[in-house]
Amino acid sequence: MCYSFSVSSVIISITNLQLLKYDSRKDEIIQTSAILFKKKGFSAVTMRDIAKAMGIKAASLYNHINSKQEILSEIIISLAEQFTEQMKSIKMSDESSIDKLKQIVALHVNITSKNQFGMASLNNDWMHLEAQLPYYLKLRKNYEKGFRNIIEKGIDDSELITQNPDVMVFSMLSTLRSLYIWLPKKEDLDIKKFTTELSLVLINGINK
Amino acid sequence: MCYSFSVSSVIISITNLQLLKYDSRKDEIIQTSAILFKKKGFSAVTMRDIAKAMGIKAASLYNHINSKQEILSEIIISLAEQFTEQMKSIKMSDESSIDKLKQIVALHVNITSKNQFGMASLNNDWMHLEAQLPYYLKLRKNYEKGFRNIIEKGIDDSELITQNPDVMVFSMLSTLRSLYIWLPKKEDLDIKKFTTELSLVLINGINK
DNA sequence: AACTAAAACTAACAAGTGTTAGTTTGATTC
DNA sequence: GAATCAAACTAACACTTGTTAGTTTTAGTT
Repeated sequence: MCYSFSVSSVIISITNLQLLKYDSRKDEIIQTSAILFKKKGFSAVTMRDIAKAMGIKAASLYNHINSKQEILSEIIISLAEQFTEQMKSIKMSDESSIDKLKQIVALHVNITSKNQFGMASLNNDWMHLEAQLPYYLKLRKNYEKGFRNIIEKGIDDSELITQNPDVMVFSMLSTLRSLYIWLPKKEDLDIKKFTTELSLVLINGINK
Repeated sequence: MCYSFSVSSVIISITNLQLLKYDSRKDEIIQTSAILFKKKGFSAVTMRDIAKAMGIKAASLYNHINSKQEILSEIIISLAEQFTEQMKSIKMSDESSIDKLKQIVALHVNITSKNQFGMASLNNDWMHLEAQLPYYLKLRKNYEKGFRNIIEKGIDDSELITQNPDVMVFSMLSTLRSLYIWLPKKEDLDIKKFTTELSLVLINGINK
C-alpha cells in the first residue's frame, strides 16, 4: 500500500517538474527550436533536427504544431509584443527622458536574459515570417518610433546633446539588440549591476 | 570601315564597364550571392537563386566556383582579413587610446560602406563556414583582443572612465557590427560627417 | 478490464537541394 | 576557315526537405 503510493507520487512529481519547465509539449517544441535556431539559423534547422533534439520523430511534432513557420512566429511575435507592451508603459510614465532611456535598457536586459535563444530569432530570422511579417514590421516600426520620440524630447528639453537623433537611436538600439550574444557569455552575471553599468556607458559614454 | 570600328569599340567599352564593376565572373558570383545572402541568409539561398539573379543556370556557376561554401568563405574571410590587417596598424600607431578608438570607428564605417552585403554574411552566416571556421574564429578573437587592449590601456592612462572593459567593448563593437543594417538606409550619407557623429556618441555618450 | 484521448510511430509524398558529366555555343586566335 | 577555349547549356544524380495519412502505443478514467 505504502509502496504503491510512493511510486505513484514519483510519477506525479516528474510530471510536475516537466510542467515547471514547459507549459506544454508545444511550448517544449518552441523552446527547443529556439535553441537550434540560435545556433544555425531558422533555414538551416530541419524538422528532423528539432525532433531529434526532443528524442522523437519529425512527424510527431505535427501533433502539436501546424508548421515550421508557426514555431518561428510563436517565438518572434510573443517577444515583439512584450517589447511593444512595455514600451507603451514607459512612454506613458512621467519620468525624465534619461530615466525613460534607463528603463528601456532594463527592458532589453530583462527580456533578453530570460529569452536568449528567442532573441536570436527575433534579430536574425524575422524575414522568414511570411504571413506574420507585416504585423512584425508594424510592431518594430512602432517600437523604433517610440524610442526616437523619447530621444527627441530629451534633446528638446536640453537633457541630451544636440545631435542627430538617428545616430543616437541607432547606436543605443544596436547595442541593446546584440545583448542576446553577450549576456550568455557572462556566467553568474548580476543583472541589476550590469543594467546600471550598461546604462552609464550608453548614456554618458566612456570618456573620462 | 568607320562603322565596323565603331561597333567594335562599343563592345570593348561594354567589356570595360563590366571589368570596372567586377574583377571577374567569379567576383560577380560572389557579389551577387552577397546581395541574396543579406536578404535571406546563406542557408535560405539556393544555387538556383544565385544563377537566376545572374541570368544563367545553376550548373554554369560551377565553371567559376567549386562550391556554395566557397562563395561564403570568399565573402567572409576577405573582410575578416581586412579588419585584422587594419587593426594591426591601428595598434602599432602611437596615438592616444581615444584617437585609436576613433580610428576603429572609421575603419568599420569605411569597410561597411563599401561592403554592406558582405558585412551581413560576416555577422550572420559565419557559423556555416565549416573548413574555414577555425581560421575565422581565430581572426575574430584576435580582433576583439586588440579592441580590448586599447580600452584597457585607455583606462590605465586615465583617458577612459574606470568601468568594466567588457561592457565598453561590447557596447561599442555591437554598434559597429550593426552598421551594415543602418548605413544603407541613409542615402546621400556624408561618410566623414557620420563617422565624426558616431565617434562622439560612442565615446562621449548622449548626456548633455 | 474496457474505453478514451493524447501523442508517439512507420511509411511515403512531391518538391527542392548541391553538384557532376557531358555537350553546345560563340567569340577570339592562328 | 579551322582550331581553341571559356562559359554557357541540358540532363540527371543522390539526398534532403516539410508535411500528410494512417496506425500503434501509452497512460489515465470509467
